[in-house]
Amino acid sequence: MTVRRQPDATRQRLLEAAFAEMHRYGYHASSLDQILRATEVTKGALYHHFRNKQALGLAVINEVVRPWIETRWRPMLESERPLQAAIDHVNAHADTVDQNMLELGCPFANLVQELAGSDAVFQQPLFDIFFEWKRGLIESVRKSQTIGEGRDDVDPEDIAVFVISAIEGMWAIAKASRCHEHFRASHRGLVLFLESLRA
Amino acid sequence: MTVRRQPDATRQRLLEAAFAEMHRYGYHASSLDQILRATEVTKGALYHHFRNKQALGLAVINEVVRPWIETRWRPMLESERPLQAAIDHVNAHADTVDQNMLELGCPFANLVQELAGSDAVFQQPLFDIFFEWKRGLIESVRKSQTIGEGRDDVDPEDIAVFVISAIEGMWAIAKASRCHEHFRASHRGLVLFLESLRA
DNA sequence: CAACGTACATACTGGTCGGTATGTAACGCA
DNA sequence: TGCGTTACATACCGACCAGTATGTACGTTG
Repeated sequence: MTVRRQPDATRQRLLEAAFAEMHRYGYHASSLDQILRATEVTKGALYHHFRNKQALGLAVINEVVRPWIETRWRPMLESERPLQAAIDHVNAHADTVDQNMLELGCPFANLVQELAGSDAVFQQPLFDIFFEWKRGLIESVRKSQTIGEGRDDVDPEDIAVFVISAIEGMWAIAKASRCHEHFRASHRGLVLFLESLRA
Repeated sequence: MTVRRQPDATRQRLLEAAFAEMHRYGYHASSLDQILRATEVTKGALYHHFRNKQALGLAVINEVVRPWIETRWRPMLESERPLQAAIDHVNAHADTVDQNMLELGCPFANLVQELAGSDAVFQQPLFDIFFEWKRGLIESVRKSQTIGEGRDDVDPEDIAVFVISAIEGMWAIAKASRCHEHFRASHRGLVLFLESLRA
């Protein structure tokens, strides 16, 4: 029995399995035993890497969910014409999401719904993710206004917050209807809104 | 001990307590024992009125959540000028929601996030609520187009689905940030969108 | 090669969960 | 006034939960 010990890999496997479990069932309904079964890791190993279930949940939020969200708005901010980039991105986005993802919903939105209202420990990291996202969008809107791409009679913060609302809502509606067409319909609605922001 | 038996009142108390519990903690995290403690009803009484936890959850969805949602879109449909009614309603809406409600989030959205993806039994009733809502909004948009109030170069279904998305998203964002100002900001964004629909 | 900390593994605990079996008192109806 | 059904009440169950106590083997370091 020369089984290698790979602490980093073990931790990563736990993180990914925990993310999958939390994405599907939510935080509270996720079972550590089930995660251990899925990863073929033992309870001793899990509690070696994470102090408790809460710590595991926090690690999932900070190390998996946060980067996942950031990759979605970062490209827009870095574009030369943010508004056009946003429209293009939204136009393309609906088709990059598969049925499975659609039924599970947005990982961030799921966790917010479940945890932001009740569990104090999770509020801050979830709020941080939202706040970074908002900041990225505000900057994007400002930039598009500065270069004369977007109309400047609107408040960038209102736009940013509303766009995030719409995106999170799109996920929710897709989940409720389990139907890609509704997902696409709301994407078209969002594009309609973004078009109305052109200068 | 001449304790009266009031089956309807008991059932109603259980329903309302279950709704409150599910609104705050979600379905899975709701504890029947906690509901019994809150209502001072015994387990025998609960299981007399409801076959199991699932049946209680379904009753909450159909008899509490569904009417709650319907009261929100019904007035719009019945208005003479639906688009203007919608704008007025959204303008006023943000201030009619108190801090507590804001932190708990939209009961419908919460349940969708938790149950629509995983639990087959809850999918249909939740979808029905969404579908009725959508139908109400589509009719409203069509009406506003017919009377020349709204532009008619947009698809009523796209608008309806997007508006629902935006509303559900607004709740989610308010919950994430626990901040009324974000709630109001996204309301202003939604009004901006609705204004762009004027003929 | 010895020793020590890291990285696991196993077995178990107390508590809570939804659900059930069984009993009983209030009520409508004869 | 008796009888059956409705509306509860109480006690208990097995399953599962997060968490812990304890043990052990790997692997780096001196």
